[in-house]
Amino acid sequence: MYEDLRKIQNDLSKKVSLSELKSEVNIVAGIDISVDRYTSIGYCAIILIDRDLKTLEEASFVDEIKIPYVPGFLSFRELPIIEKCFTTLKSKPDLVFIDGQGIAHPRGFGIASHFGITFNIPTIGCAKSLLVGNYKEPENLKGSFSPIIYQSKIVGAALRTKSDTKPIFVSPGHMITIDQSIKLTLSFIDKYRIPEPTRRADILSKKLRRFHQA
DNA sequence: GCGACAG
DNA sequence: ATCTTGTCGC
Repeated sequence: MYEDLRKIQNDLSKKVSLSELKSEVNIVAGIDISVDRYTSIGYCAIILIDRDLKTLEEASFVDEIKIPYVPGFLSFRELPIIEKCFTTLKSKPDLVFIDGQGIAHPRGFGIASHFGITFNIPTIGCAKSLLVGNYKEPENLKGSFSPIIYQSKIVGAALRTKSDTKPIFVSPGHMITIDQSIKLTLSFIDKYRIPEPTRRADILSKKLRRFHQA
């Protein structure tokens, strides 16, 4: 099944160019989840923002997380709650940032790719750490990046989004190239290491969890 | 067998 | 991912 989806994704990713995409990106989504380690209750948050980083809409969904985290199989754990949360949105985004990998994955199909295929939307995977591959440390300058190499292929980039800070790991999810992924990720960086869409989703998901615990 | 390992 | 104290820096 992975192979089928991967083929579809590869075909579709070639149909999008940067100039095309730029003009189409008006609403961007960020998705993140936090989980209560004792109750296994997951809190999914989705934030919609515009190009000026203004928040347009927020959505959330609470559900039990039944599947354990296994490296390489994050989708099985997190995609169900994400799907449920995503369908509650009033507006649909033109681009989605996901906490995790896109094609920088053992089977070239991380959660960002999986989500993109599911909803037929361009996605970018922005992970805080590496799953597979190797990279050389990028220059200590905001905007610097170096390729992530996996099985002799470039599958993404270690991107310095802030100086004196560890890079993040950007890889295409769906209908987007590596080059576009890097540029678009940088365009949604504010003052922090993590791009605003997923950063705000992260804050909201943790807020929800704390609220439910209290 | 050993180490590595998104969240 | 989550827990968790102090600490450094804007």
